[in-house]
Amino acid sequence: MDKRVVRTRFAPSPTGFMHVGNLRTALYEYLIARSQGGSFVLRIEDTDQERFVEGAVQVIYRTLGEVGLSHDEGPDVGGEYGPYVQSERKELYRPYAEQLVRDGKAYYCFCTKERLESLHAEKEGGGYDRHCRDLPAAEVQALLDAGTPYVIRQKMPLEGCTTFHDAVYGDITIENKELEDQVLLKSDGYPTYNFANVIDDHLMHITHVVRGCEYLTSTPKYNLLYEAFGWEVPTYVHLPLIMGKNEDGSVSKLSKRHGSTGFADLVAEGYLPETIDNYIALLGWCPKDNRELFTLAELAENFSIDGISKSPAVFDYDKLRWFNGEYIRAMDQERFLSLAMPYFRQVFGDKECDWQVLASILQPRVVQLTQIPEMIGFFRELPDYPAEFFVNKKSKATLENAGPMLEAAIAELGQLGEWKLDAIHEALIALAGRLGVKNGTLLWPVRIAAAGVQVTPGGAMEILTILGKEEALRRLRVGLEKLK
RNA sequence: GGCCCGGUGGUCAAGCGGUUAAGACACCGCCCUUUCACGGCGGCUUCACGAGUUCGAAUCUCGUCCGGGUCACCA
Repeated sequence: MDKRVVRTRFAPSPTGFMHVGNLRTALYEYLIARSQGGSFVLRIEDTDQERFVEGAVQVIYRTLGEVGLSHDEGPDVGGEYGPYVQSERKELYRPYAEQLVRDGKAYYCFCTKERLESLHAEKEGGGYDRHCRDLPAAEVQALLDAGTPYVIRQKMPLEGCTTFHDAVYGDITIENKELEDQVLLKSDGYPTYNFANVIDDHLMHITHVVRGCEYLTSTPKYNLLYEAFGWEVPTYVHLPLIMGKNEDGSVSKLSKRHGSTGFADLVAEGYLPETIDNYIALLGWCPKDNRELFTLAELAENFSIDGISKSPAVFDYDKLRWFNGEYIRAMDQERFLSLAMPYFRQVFGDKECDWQVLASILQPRVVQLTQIPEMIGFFRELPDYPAEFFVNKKSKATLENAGPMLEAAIAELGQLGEWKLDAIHEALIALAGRLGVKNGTLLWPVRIAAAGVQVTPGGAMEILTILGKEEALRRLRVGLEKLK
């Protein structure tokens, strides 16, 4: 049993884009730490100077904040094992690489980029040919003295196998001859991702290395590094990939061509952060009781590594939409109103109306906030519609009776003093009773005339309320005209 | 192509040698109803294939097939 305090880390590189796959990795790292009373560390991996993106680190902070993944240590909050930005740790890696060279487990490589490229061109997928692996010491020293640019490469065993254990995939064995003499330290002095990862994870006392399983085949290289330093190997937790469905029906690793795959994109499409948390938690993990609705705190209580699945999962927008609808319906109306208001304004402009009623008809129906303008467009302007809309079999509404119904409604509503939902409701129900028709027979034509579309969020009374007396009556008269 | 991983309905999935193989999304139908949505009820589709082990296999083993990942001075 592992008695160490659990420490996980999220180590994104600042690209300015938070892919849901990365976010899901962050979430699992957070959950593994939280579920075991451990710490969650944020480390920025910016060793690729060519890929530097302005403001990208802010995107990471903002996203983690929005989804509620609070970190215990990181560049912004500090911690015992800083700095937490790799570029600020640059000088720290070289001694480790040089130690490996001294121990005969790594070597200087002076091969030029051009030579490596031609190597690639020649033999398909061959990899580095270990040209500098056994350079005589004197020659190495001479090249070094001459200031020749170099990288430091890890010396892989030429034969045998390396086996490592993964918490979700079990034991995995890979033949050492498959392993390339990977670069540890680049010619610009920066460590490669793989190298910096091992050094930092060790220095930061990370106990669980959680990452997508695209790293599965490179894990032996990590292991060899830990062994070379005599360090304790962390628990590896490789996560099944998130897949996207292609046009032709096939699937592949979720990427931009599959639609919105960035956290920010999803939010812009009207998905709630808690929806995203909940949904991606279930992409590759399942609790014993198969529960589906979880707050972040509940996830932290229930998460366990043995519930992580081995097989890849297809990102399903339909299911995401369902979750979003659940969350929208579950929130209090006040919050819904504040989330919906910007969309209301797109349609209503500066006009006011009974926002409470509008919110009340939308909240049970909206699945994505972005649907709102389209759903309520008819409020802004009465669409032109054919008289046939007044016909509905189930409501017993016909071209013949719709006119009289509208006339009765106009008369009734016209003398209504207070234009409130309750009053309108009461008046129309009473009217239907007096007319001796079922509610639908009266309300169908009223709703059609008020909205000008056949399908509406909410019913006739709500729509009339929102329109306001003057506009409501005007629309009913327009409807009446169509029936003459 | 080499190596690695995976394969339960259209999708997410439970299952861990004996189950009528759960549940959710989607889809279809019915009910509720003031249209739609919500809700309720019902339906549709699944253990990739072939051997083997076993009294008994979705569960264990092997092979085949299919899918994916990976083979950078990127992370």
